[in-house]
Amino acid sequence: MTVTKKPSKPQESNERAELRRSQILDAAYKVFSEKGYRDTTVADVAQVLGMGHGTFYRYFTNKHDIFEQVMNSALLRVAKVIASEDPKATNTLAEYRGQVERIGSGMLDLLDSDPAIPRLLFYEAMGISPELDEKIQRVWELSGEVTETYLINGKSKGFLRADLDTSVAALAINALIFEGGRRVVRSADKATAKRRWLKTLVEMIFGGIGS
Amino acid sequence: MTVTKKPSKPQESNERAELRRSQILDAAYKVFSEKGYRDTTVADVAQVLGMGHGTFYRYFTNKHDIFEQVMNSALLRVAKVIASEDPKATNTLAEYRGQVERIGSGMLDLLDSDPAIPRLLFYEAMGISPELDEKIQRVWELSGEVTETYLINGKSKGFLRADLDTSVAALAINALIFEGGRRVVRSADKATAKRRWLKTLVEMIFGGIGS
Amino acid sequence: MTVTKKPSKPQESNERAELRRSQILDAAYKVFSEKGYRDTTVADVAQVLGMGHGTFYRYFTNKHDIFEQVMNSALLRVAKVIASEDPKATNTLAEYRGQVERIGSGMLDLLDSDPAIPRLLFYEAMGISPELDEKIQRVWELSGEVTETYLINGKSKGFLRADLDTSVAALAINALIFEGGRRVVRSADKATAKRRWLKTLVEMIFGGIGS
Amino acid sequence: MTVTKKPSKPQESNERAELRRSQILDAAYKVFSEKGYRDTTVADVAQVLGMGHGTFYRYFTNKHDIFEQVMNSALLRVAKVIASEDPKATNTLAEYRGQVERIGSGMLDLLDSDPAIPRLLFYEAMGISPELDEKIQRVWELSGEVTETYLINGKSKGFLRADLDTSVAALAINALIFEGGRRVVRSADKATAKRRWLKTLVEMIFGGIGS
DNA sequence: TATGAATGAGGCTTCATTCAT
DNA sequence: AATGAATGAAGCCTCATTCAT
Repeated sequence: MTVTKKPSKPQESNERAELRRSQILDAAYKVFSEKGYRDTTVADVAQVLGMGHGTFYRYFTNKHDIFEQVMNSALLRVAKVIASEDPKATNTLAEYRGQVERIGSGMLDLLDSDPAIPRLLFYEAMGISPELDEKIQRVWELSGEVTETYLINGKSKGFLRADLDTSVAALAINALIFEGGRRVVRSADKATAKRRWLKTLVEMIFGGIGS
Repeated sequence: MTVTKKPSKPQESNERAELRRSQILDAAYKVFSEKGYRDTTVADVAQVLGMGHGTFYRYFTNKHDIFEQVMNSALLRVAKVIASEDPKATNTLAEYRGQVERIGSGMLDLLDSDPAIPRLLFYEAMGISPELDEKIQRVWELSGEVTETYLINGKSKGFLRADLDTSVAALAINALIFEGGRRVVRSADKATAKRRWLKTLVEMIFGGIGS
Repeated sequence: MTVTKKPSKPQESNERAELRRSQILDAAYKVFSEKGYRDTTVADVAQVLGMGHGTFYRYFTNKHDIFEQVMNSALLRVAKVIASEDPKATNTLAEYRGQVERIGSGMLDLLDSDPAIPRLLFYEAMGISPELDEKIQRVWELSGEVTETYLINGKSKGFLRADLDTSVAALAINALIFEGGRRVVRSADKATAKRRWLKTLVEMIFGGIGS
Repeated sequence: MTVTKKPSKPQESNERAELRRSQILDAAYKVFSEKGYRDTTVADVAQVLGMGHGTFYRYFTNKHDIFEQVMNSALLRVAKVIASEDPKATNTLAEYRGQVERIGSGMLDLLDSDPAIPRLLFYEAMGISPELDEKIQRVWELSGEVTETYLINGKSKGFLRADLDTSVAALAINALIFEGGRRVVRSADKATAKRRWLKTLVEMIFGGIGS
């Protein structure tokens, strides 16, 4: 029996599959962000792509599997911004202030382009599964440690207060940046909101609110 | 032994009912905090009290009803701390610093005694129902406005920077306090964590991190 | 130990109990009529009397028990009307016509004072339990047989058609009377409706609609 | 053997779905008729078809939805019989008598093939939902009006009594026909029962029972 | 490889009945 | 005798997952 079936090119097939997989991931990211894990149905995600919902299971093991991958991609984006500067490159307060401005700006831009990240990373992910909880937790800790590297560098070079509680201050700074992100996301005039938050944030970190 | 008069039937009944109701509310608060709204089943709450799940419905209309009441009680506690000081009573930076210390301390204590509040109020409540969303939103706005009152008072009396962006700064301060609460809650040595966060928080707000 | 408890008078107690029982029966009759068997809850019936719903079970075995008794009382009232005349007392068509008018009038009055009877007896009762189904069925058959007695009497005395299918005609006559009842019940002006139905009904039975 | 071209996928799918839908509708019709709305569970209907109860919800929104459709189909069948003759086509009593015989015969056949219709339409449907109540009510009124059209025609042409109360008589005639249907349905020998009822019914309407 | 029909576990809610007070 | 708090069986509905086509 002669088979006239077009021979599959594995290369091409893999590319196609990878593309599809990526499309599903994007759609899931979107839907999870809007409705949360529990309220998102596999059919919801499939419908965004006009795809049969059975097809979903050809690319992902189950709902939890794709959520974990969605979380991974969100975490990666945050990590990239935080790691975008060299913690040891600064020698003066002004230089560090510049760094904070750039990191803050980058983070605000990220959260603006991905308004779902706060919800997704801060709370949505928690309680889905112990593994996921722990992973998120680890990223936040890491994130704090990276910021702390900047502060330790500043302390050692003398342009930050010698009695600065670097680990706590690092978390506080991160919190300010994330809160800024959350607020900018929800604001009507995002450009203005971003400018105001960045200014206030930097002023507070570097000079406090006193006159 | 002092004999207290046996209370009359209906009185006693009401007290019993109120007690039961309160027990269910507490149990629900606990379970909602740990598992979130969607993951919490009415049976879960009932099981905590070792009671049949049908009993639940003698005290609350439905799952949404009790969640709303749980939220109300959480919101009330937060509001009490925020409103515990007089925004116009301060005339110097030092006095205001004292106020922030007391409010921060009160909030940290509250979040310590009620570790669930951040999760409950920040994200868990959202998306359950439009009414609830709006209520939470209103409380956050109000909360920001109260803090802003302190800042406006400081500006008008000259002990805060004239160019301070009061509305943004108010939200930033609130965010710092809440982040402190979240972190203190999770720390092993809460007393130390509280002291460190309070110090860092006040230093940052009033002096920045520079040397 | 001297017991000062008032000695119960069994007589009086029984009377009280019987009164209560009768009150519950009336309330149940009302509620069953309005909402049907499935939609009526024991608590509904108790509430009508401002009585604790647990008390219900002191007077009736269960919900089915009281429904059966409600049905019995309804059936009894119908039977009384049907049996209110003497089937053999008539010797002329005119006399029988008078009987039908009186029975019809009595039934219309009954259904007017008890608008629930049609619903209760015709359909509500069916499907609750096989025993009940059968009982209702038996009553309808009996009811037809009683009416048939009148017709047989008429046939034997020659004032009704010799070829009259008495058993079918009896059921048809009963159906007309009941339909009249149902319609009178729902009409706005019951007196007029009763008069019109009675007239039409008798005319049809005794003369047809032709000119 | 004639080979029929294999239908295209979506076509076939639609047919299959429509078939399934229709099967469920039939099963529901049957179960609703036997047990009534409240006593019928979705699982009951599913079990008749040996299918999982979840499958039901792929074809109908909910239990009320399918009941409404069941009612619609029943109402449609009744309406067809009633509208099967031309009310104005008759000029003599004999002709009208022929019409009544045909309509009565058609209705008896319908109720024989669909023994559930009386229960379904007269009582079962009422009290489920206000919309349904109103729909049923409207059909009965309409049904009476159609029958009345025949009577008015007869009066105007002089072959029916001038003092005939057409609206009441119309309802009475309908009631007779329906009662006949109910009885024929339950009889052992349906052919005979049908003949006897039809004869008695027509005799009564057109001549009364007198000799 | 893609599809979507089918499934049933699981969650919410009601209510008849029991029983301690 | 009266009460009503407590219970859990049972019904409606959703949706993650499977599988035949």
